Amino acid sequence: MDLRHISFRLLEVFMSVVKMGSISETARRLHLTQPTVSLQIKRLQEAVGEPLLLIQQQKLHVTDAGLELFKTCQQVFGHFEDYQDFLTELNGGSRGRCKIAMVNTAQYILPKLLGPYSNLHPHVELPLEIGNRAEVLDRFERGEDDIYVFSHPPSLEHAQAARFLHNPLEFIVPLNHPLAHVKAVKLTDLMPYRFLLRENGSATRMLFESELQSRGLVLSDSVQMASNEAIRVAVASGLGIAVLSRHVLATDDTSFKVLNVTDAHLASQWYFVMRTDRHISHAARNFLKFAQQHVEQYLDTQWVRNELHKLDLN
Amino acid sequence: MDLRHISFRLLEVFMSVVKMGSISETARRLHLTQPTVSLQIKRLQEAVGEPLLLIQQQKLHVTDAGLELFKTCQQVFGHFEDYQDFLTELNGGSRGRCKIAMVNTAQYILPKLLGPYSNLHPHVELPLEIGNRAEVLDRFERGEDDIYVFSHPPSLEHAQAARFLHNPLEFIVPLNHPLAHVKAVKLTDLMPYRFLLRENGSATRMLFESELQSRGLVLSDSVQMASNEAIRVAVASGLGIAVLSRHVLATDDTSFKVLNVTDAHLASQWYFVMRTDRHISHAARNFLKFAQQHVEQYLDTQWVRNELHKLDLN
DNA sequence: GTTACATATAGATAGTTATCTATGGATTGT
DNA sequence: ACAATCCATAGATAACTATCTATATGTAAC
Repeated sequence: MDLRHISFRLLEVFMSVVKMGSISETARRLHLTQPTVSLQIKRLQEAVGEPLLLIQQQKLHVTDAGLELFKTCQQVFGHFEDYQDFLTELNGGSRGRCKIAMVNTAQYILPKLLGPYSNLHPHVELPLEIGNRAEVLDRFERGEDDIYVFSHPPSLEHAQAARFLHNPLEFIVPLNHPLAHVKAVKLTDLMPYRFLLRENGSATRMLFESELQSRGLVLSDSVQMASNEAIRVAVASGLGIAVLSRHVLATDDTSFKVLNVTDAHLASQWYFVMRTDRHISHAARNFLKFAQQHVEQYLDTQWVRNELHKLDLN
Repeated sequence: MDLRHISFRLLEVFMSVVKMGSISETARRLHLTQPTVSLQIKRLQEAVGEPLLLIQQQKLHVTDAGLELFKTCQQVFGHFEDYQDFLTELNGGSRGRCKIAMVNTAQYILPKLLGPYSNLHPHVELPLEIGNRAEVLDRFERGEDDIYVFSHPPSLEHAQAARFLHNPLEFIVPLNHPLAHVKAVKLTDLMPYRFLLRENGSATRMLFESELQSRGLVLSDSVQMASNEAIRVAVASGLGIAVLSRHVLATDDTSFKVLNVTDAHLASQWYFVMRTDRHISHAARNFLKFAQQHVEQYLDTQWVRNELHKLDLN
């Protein structure tokens, strides 16, 4: 491998190609022409002395050497980003960036931590990615962000995770629902009604369905909806009933009724997850330290499960 | 900081200057002239947008920004050294992947080579694909694997092949079969009986049928079965007779009888095949070199036909 | 078989970089 | 003050790089 013939630009282009999985697509994104990108890759391969990408059936396939180089690049650019942060800090003001990817439901609680943190460090950029579990998992696999928020952490082979919040699920029904004024109901009582559910793979739905299955219950009718808001509004307007994270429900929202289901106490946990094989920005570590010290202060103490000390933040 | 105007060479020179504490000294060490080094440093400082070195009283003083950059460089070069190590292992064939696709029958003999090889190189991944001839041929056409094992190699326009093992076929009958205790039989004697055959396109069946056709013989009855095991078991339980690769038969298996057919010595050869128009992993080349040197050692010498030297493995 | 899309190759050009030689201006020690 | 060092600047050049346009080639899909 001849480093002298490798420029950062070359690596940047290479990384983009790996991420996009396409030379043409990369060309478009970087405002280059396709031959330019092809040539860059070719040159990089020559400099490395090893094939990095194979083209088969019009699909790019990243070789082992290519994948390893990609990881190396992530680390290297990470270090330069840190250095950049150092420089801006040197010029006054703590800065940096902390990229967080979270699953949909987390967007209701994470801001309670992000807000105070952002006030404390106004120059830290906090780009947030919000997606369903599959999307976030995908980003996690590629190591695109500094921190991930999951309720069911993925394989921890190259990552560490720590719990910080209990996530109880509640059953809600329209105000005029037959069960709305029943003091105590059982899970089976709910089965005859139409359930509004998130898409398959959402953590809430997974949890609910595994509970049903383990108890041999089957829903008589269910409708899939794309977001928690949609479900909340739909329940309020009488379209059906639903199970939602308590954190999604404003405590003073009276447009629906929360049931007291005595024989089902569903709950998951929120985890902060960070990769151990990727460079984590200084700002991100800093945010996690902040979280470790202040979760009790900014989140409802009743639900806090602060295990963030488990994370190695150095 | 503008990474695009920073090259690894620039950083290398910078690191040397910091280590030496002198521009002139660095110039001498790197076989450059002093102005060259001065200029490099100047350029780097411009790209970083921050002074890195101060000259005071004829002494170089490294600024904070400079020191931090130095640390960053150490990390970055460290990552590339790691990557270099990875590449070295990859090239030495002691790491990497060797994808092999083989036809069904080969699964009885190839492991005898793969086992010892895998012990020798535990970091090499060995994903195996086992399928019938059509499936393996399909993979071959698409170039999905590094090595293919065939008994009748396909068109060699974009591939090279070399024999390594003789594959004799045997006729087997149930223990209670009329022919079971006949000392010597002829092929025509077998025609009245029901034959259990692999699916159309299997190498064994192809070989057998072409032999029949060339001698104008026709089977009176045949049944198609999906696997060699199924056929073996079916023969043992008296369902019919069959022709199978000797390598499929355990020598100590007494649940059937092997016939002595005096006028038919059917045999095919096992070939390693590799495409010439596709990148073949170092690990794969390495495996073939290993095979070339050790087939006699790990396979029954009686059947070895080692022509692997024909392969161009560089 | 035609169209659409992806990648590869060739040839051209403007711009950048690495490097040199020659020279000038500091600082230090004698 | 002078020599010895050290670093900075200027000017020159060959080599290399990034990028383009135009075109060819190879799959996939209709």
